[in-house]
Amino acid sequence: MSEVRVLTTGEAAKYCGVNFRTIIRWIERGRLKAYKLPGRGDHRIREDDFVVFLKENDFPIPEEFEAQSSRVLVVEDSKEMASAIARVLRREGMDVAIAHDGFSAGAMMSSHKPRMITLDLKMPGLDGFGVLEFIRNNSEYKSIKVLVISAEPPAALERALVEGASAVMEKPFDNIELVEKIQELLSN
Amino acid sequence: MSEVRVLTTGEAAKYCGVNFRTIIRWIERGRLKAYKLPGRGDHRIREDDFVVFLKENDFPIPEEFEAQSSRVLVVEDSKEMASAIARVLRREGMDVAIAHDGFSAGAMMSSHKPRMITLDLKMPGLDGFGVLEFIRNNSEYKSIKVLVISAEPPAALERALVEGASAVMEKPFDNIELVEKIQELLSN
DNA sequence: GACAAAAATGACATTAATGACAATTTTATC
DNA sequence: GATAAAATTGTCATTAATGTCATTTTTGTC
Repeated sequence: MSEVRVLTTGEAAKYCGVNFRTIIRWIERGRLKAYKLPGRGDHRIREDDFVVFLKENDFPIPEEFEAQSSRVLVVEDSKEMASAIARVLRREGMDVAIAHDGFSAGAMMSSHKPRMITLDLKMPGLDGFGVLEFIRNNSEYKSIKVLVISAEPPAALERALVEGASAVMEKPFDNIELVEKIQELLSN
Repeated sequence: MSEVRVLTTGEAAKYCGVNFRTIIRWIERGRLKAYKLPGRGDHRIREDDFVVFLKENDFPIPEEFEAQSSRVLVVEDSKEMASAIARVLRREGMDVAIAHDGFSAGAMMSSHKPRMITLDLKMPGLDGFGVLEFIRNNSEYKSIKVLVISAEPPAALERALVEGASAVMEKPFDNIELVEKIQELLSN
């Protein structure tokens, strides 16, 4: 399921610091690409098109649009495991950052701006489900893919999927499997 | 979604006590950062950029922008304690956010952009000393004041001071004492 | 299905840009 | 210190974009 992020006129207006009426006029004049819903004719702006528009007009790009598709954040308590995952991902050309605790993981969400994170469900002092909840309820982050990697029993992995994980993987895992999952998640 | 507050030239002119024509000239000369709308070429000035400009030129900072510099993040496991602290701080006119776990605390460091944080040293799964280390080693955050609030023995508080806390306070604490410490930390 | 939140709409009021020029302030020179 | 030159800022009228308002309808959410 490829989810395309779109904006309403109201949202675009906030980002641009103008009235939504103005956004509509820009759309009508063809300066900003958008499409219409059949009902009332609501406008929807694809995130891609919006960013293009922002760049064309030298607008500041909001942080949440800056995420690069190759950026990954590895949230993992064990240094060995983290390095192992990072090695595989880097070999695939990804820009990898590692967080060994909840606080730095949270801080890196904005400093590294990952498009995807791999999440160890059970880190000492970090509730993986809490992280999932936080990400899914935060509009700035909710489009981030989350790959849960865990040694927990299957039931926990099931629950992770229900609570917002994009994919899950059991530990120990196969490197090839890891690469496949990553590729799949980032391709849509 | 990040709410981007922006000013028009007219608004900026009022704050600076000059004609809007002058604001435009400052923008044209590159003294004041701004971007242009595609329509009439209206200028929009991001609030952040405007405050930077005001500070650079020793303009008095209007109150509504001061709020920006009185943001506090309360990192505290117990909801009751967090609410109590937040209540006191809000009464002092601060803009308070609360984080109950390490991950959201880290995430809020960038979304709330606090000038100060109050930190519970011993939260389940959050190593307060680790947080101090992270903040002090991160150029983006190192100017943030950290008030450690803890029920730990004095030795731990001493250590917190050594490791970068701006001030410490024992639990239970006195509201008046809290206000005093906060005022002191924010005044320099 | 019901309710709240948000978008479209048209008419109208505000406000910003612009260029030219006047007034004021700063800087340089003697 | 006085004076001229240069730079900055304010004023004005015009044009066009943007904001506002109240209302209607759709969409999102539970």
